[in-house]
Amino acid sequence: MNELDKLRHSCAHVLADAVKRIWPEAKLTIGPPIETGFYYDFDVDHAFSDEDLGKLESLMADIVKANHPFLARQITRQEAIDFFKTRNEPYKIELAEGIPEGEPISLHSHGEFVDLCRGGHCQNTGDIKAFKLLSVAGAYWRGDARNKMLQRIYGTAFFSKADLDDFLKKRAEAEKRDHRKLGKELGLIAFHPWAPGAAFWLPRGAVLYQTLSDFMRRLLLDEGGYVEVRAPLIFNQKLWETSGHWQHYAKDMFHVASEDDNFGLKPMNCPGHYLIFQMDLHSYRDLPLRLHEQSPLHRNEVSGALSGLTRVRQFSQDDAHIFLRPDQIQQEISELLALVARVYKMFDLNYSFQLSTRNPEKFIGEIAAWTEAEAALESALKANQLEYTVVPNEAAFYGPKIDLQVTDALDRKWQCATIQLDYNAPERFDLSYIGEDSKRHRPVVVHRAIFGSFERFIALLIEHYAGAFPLWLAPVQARVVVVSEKQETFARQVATDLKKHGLRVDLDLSNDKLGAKIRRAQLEKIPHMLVLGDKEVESRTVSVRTRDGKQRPPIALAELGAALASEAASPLHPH
RNA sequence: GCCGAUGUAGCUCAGGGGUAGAGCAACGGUUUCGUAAACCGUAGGUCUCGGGUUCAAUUCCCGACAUCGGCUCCA
Repeated sequence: MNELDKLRHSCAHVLADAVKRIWPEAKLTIGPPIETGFYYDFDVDHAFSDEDLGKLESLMADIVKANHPFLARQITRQEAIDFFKTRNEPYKIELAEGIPEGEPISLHSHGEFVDLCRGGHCQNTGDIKAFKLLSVAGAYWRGDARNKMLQRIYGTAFFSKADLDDFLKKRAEAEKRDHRKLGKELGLIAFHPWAPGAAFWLPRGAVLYQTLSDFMRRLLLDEGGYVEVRAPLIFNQKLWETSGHWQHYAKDMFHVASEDDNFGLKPMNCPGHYLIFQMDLHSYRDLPLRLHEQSPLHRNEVSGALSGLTRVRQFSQDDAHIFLRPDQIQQEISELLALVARVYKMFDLNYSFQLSTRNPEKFIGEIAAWTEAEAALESALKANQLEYTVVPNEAAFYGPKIDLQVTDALDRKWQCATIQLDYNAPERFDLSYIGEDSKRHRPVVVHRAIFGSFERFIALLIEHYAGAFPLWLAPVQARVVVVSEKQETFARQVATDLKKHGLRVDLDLSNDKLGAKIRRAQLEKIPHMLVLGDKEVESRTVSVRTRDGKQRPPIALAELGAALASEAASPLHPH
């Protein structure tokens, strides 16, 4: 345990102490440090409120001020069990009973408060200089939904007030960038109680969606060797039985009845693509076959899990399934990784790769094939000189995978791109190609997505750019702003001209002063404000003010369209 | 799904057992203005929905739905 974790864990003890002073009947459970601070779980009938957090904080401050030393005492398991029996702490007894005979058991105390724990504390409660309680939440005992729901108090602690303030400031900043808040303010997305977990893409949000969709389509179809398909959205139960979804995933699917048959709304594209592959005979010469599809998918996520655009019931992926020969794996993965890295660089995103390898407890197929596949994935990572970490045992049961994780400006991690090898599906669907020997062979399937779901990726972009999208993505790229009504005719000409250049332009002809119009455009985070006054009308020029507050020298209308169109070009085909 | 919180005008929010209030936005008018907020006026609400208690409920209680913070889940 590092020093910060010790501090935070100590702070959790102080919190537990404070809780026990106010609610002596509260039962103690566990209170570990976590990445952002610590928590402590209690079993108590009283429901903690935000006011309680304030009371607890001031009580904690007293305990800190008293500067009790943290003391450790080694005892036997039986002594621990007896001790917590006298204290009526059933969870602690259960924990003590779970510790194997002979292992060291220690009690840690400060002042009157005693807790069973492995240890890792600072010297005195007075060392806790800066702490704050953050929130209350429910949590199952031992993280198991079959167990009792406890009450968890989250908090954080730092070595200095400055560190704490910095943390709180970052949190406030994250709140300001929250895609749900910005999505509403900027008119990008909306939700309705009659479609929980499914976003409405409002006109400006739909531009984002469509622009990214087109971007990916051009990248894959024009350069990547993919073909696009559109499989049905609703399939007979028989397909889901074949794919295995019916057995493992039925409760997470939406079901549709028709006449006497059961249908399911597809939660993923793969089975449809397997059927497409089956429809034709495939030569080894025609592989890899790359099928791309952006159809909407539906997953019946439990209501409590839904959240903005990051956890939805309806979404689309930049999905593809690649059918290839085993000897093509390394080459294909290598090209795919290059593509992924190229895309993420275009969005200035920080990312890292993770290679998840076989879980010996949970896998199908031959160990030799797994070993070979894992080696192929790893050498593809190396060939692209990509930084990666190996995560043992985290592979899906059907094959190893590479995931890409984005770290945003606020140190939060987002799982995005994924590349998964699949040896199971070709078996289940009896997929085959005709080899050089004119016999049937099993292909390998690669599931891969680059953005992942458009919904989640757009949420990430909204927060990454804080709503100030780069020009090529901006829903409104330029707004024509007039100084007074007198410039209206010219303003319309400017807008029409720019639209001819494929730019997304709108006009502000409102009866406001220039400053107010600039302010409005600024709040809408529109990249370019095209200011027109008498001077501009006179000389047929446009004064451009950019979102960062800079003013460019006036440019002739005749040149403006081409100049802006070039600036607004997709990073795929920069001018 | 589970625990807790929240739901008041288009938005952000205040209020509170005697049928509601601000700012912004909208609308009308005045103003025609040079780079982040001109001025005056008007209109706008079944206080999420359904029950209950009460002489009276938007307010208290119960339930539903949605959202938020977590937990579980994410083959």
